[in-house]
Order: sequence, then structure tokens, then C-alpha cells
Amino acid sequence: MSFAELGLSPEILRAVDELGYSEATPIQAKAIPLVLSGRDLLAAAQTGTGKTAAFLLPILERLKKFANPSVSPAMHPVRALILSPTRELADQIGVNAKAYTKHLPLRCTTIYGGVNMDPQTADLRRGIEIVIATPGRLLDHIQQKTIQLNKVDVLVLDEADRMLDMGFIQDIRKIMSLLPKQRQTLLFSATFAPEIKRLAADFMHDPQTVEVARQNSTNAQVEQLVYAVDSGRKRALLSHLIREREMSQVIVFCKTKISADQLSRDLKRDGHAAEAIHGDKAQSARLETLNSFKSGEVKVLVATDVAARGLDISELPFVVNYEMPNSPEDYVHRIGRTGRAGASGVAISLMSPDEVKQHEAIEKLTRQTLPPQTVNGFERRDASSAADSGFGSRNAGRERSDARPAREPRAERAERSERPERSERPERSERPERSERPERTERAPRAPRDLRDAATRSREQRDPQEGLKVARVGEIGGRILPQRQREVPALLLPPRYKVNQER
DNA sequence: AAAAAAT
Repeated sequence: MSFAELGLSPEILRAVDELGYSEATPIQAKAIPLVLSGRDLLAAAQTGTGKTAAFLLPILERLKKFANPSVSPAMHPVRALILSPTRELADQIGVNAKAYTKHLPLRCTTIYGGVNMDPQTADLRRGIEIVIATPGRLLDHIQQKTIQLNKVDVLVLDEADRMLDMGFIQDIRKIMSLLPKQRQTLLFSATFAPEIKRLAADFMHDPQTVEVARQNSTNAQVEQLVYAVDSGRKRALLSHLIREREMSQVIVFCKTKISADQLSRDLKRDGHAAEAIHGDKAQSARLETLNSFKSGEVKVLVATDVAARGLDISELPFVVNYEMPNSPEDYVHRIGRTGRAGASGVAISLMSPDEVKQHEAIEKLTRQTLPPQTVNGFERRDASSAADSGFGSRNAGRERSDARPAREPRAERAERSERPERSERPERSERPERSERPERTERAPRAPRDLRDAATRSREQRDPQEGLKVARVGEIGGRILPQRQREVPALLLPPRYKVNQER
């Protein structure tokens, strides 16, 4: 179906056309008329199928009646509020909104933390119809009375299930309490757990549900592979796969900020153009890293789940789960960074013996079997004792050899001859990971390394109380917990890996 | 046992 048939105005159609789009995707064809009708909506569609335009375009159409070139701020109250779980995603939605409003006198801006507040305040003072924000900084503006939300007609929760989970729900409730009761509420995501839908019922009025394909389903354009491998050999296998599959670019997902930093350091040492992105990096570095990945300068983006959702990197061919995600929903989102807008992609997950549970949860959520395979030269050390290797009996006999045989020895020889200095060192890949080395337990524990970003460290240098503040307040991973997060959450969601949980 | 999000 074409966008013109969906009841959008010429100014919007022109912007859409200039961006090179003519046909609406299924989620857009279904959601746009419903959003135009003013109904509340819960919309589920796979990753990379155009959810952002599915809410932005009809919102612009609805706000068109307010389009006004006047410079009087009073003429431009916030009419639409779009919330995102990460700053980078907020930024991306903002870029889209800017492009779609090109021919309409509607103003939009992006509000998130980690950057100077003054330009945001100045924008808000001038008057803005459309605000795209992350919750923390938005609340900051609310507190400082630099934003008014009493004229908001439409609220969008992008990545809605994430916005409603325990880490965000308090902020979202607070923000919603400041919005008019009479408003439209739109929830978009590729994944919706049943408990999230129940929770959504609290604040939606007679919502319509739109589903394109089953919720939680992965994009069929993405080929999914699971390789069983000992954790100590993951890094060697990753290097091998990058070479073997000639990965021009890849996002490699890690579970923690520390392992992301560690892996990017190791990959750089191995000669890969790798950079890490995670929440402890300064926002300027996060943005710079993402941009140099998009430009192709960085080949391997080592990321935490900060990059799991929403980010649109055109023609990204590969995603690797270096560590299986804690929640199976995040698997769906992670691999959704590839295979976008009709393109194909490959997602490879490296599964160590202690990650069988996550693998099972992923199979269950996505209702597909992902038989673990092995790569030649990277088989488990002792395949005969599957019982005590940690790989559950469920997977015994399910593994098969990789359809594409590995040429590990030859590849390594070739690389060594190109870089003779490398052969001087012991074969790193043969060594178990640090955490597995037995001598580690006999040593006195080392002081934890300071992994906080430079800005935090220099703040502490200027103000010695800074560190004490952290110690007093209590912290997780070097971050001060905001007051409200230490209160008992109003709603506790069930654990993710509960066996027999109805999906 | 995690990450994210305000300073």
C-alpha cells in the first residue's frame, strides 16, 4: 500500500517521497490509520520493519492543525512526547522526525542526558510541538520547570516493553502523572511479554492491538546460528569467524560493560578496528563511536545492550552474541540490528556451557529451535563427557558440525606469516580465560580497576568528596543509584527465566 | 549474575 492511500497530507507525503519511500510496510499500513483515528494502540512488529515512521507520520498528520510559523512560544506547546530507552535511539528518532517535518511548520527537539542542558532549555523556551526524550533528563527539565507537558495529546513509548520494565517504570509513571488524562497513548515494540500487556492496560483506554507476525518473532531475513564453544575459546572463535566469514562489519554484543571493554581491547590488540560502546562511556565518545561505525571506519562495534534496541545501521551484515543476553527479548532486539528494511543478515551466537539456560529461553520465546553447532577446531574440549561439561543433556546429540568447515590452522598460519612478531607470543587462544585460570584463586584479590569514564574520574579528582558520596549512597558498577531507584518498586515483574512460564 | 536512564 502506498503512503498516499493512508490519508497523509501532501507536505508529509513530499518529505516521505524525498527520503525515497513509496510503499508502506505492513506495520505502517495497519498502524497509521489507527493512530489517525485517535485510538490508543499497542503495536508489535518485527525489528527493522519501520515502526518509527508508523507512529511519526500519523502523529505529524494529527498535529498538522497546530502547524504554525508563529515565533510566539505560547503557540508551540508540547503536543507529542516520544520516550526512548537510550540516548542514541532518541537521537535517531529525532533525526527521522526532523526529516519528516521538513515541509511542515512543526518543531521537534531531542532531550537526553550526558550533554549540556542549556541548548535543550533554549529550544524548549522557543516552543516545540514534538519532544523526543529519555526519561531521566526529561524529569530533570520537569523539575526545573523548563518544560510543560499539560498540552500533550500523544504519548509514544518506543521499545515499550523496555520502558515499562523495572528499571524505567517509576520514571514513566511519574511522567505520565503529569500528562493530560485525555490523550492518545501508543506502545511500539518487537517484543511484548504478557505481564507488560497487563501493565499497559492500566493506562490505556480501550487500546487496539496491531500485530504483524507473532509478537516476539525474529525477522525471517536473519539467518541465526548458535555455536557451542568453551568460554575460554570464544575470543579465538570470534577472530576466526570475522576472518572466515569476511565480516566487513559486525556488532558484537557482550553482557557487561567490563567484558565489552575487555573484548574491544583484545580485538584491537589482534589488529581489528574495534571500539566499545556502553553506558559508562562519555556521551561524546558514544556518539563518536557510533558515527565512526556507521561511516565504516570502525569494523567491529563491541556493545552492551545499550545498542540492542532500535538502532538502525544500514546494511549491517552481521551480529554476534559474544555472550548470550540475560533476557530472551534482548536476543530478538540484538539480532534485529541486521536484516533491516528487507535486507538479509546473519546472527551468530557463541554459547558456552554456562549459557544453555539462556539459549533455551530464546528458543522458547521465539518458538524456534536453534540447534547448537560446533566449528571445526573449536569443539568443546571434552565432547565425550557432555554430562559434566555443563551442556545439558537436552542438547546432547543435537550439535552438528558447522556446514562451512573451518580452516583455522591455515588461516592462522597465513596471519602469522604476515605478522611475524605475533608468533613470538604464546598462542593466546589456547589459554583459558583469566577467570578460569586456577592460580587466580591463590592470589590475593586485586583492587578493582577504575572503569568509570574520564569525566567521572576527573570530577572525583577535583572533588575528593565525590568518591565518598558514591560510597555513602551505595552504587552498582560505579554508578550512583538515584534516590527513587532504591525505593521498593510499585510493581515487581516476574523473573525472566521462570520455567514453564506461559508465553 | 545486567544494562539503561539525571547531576
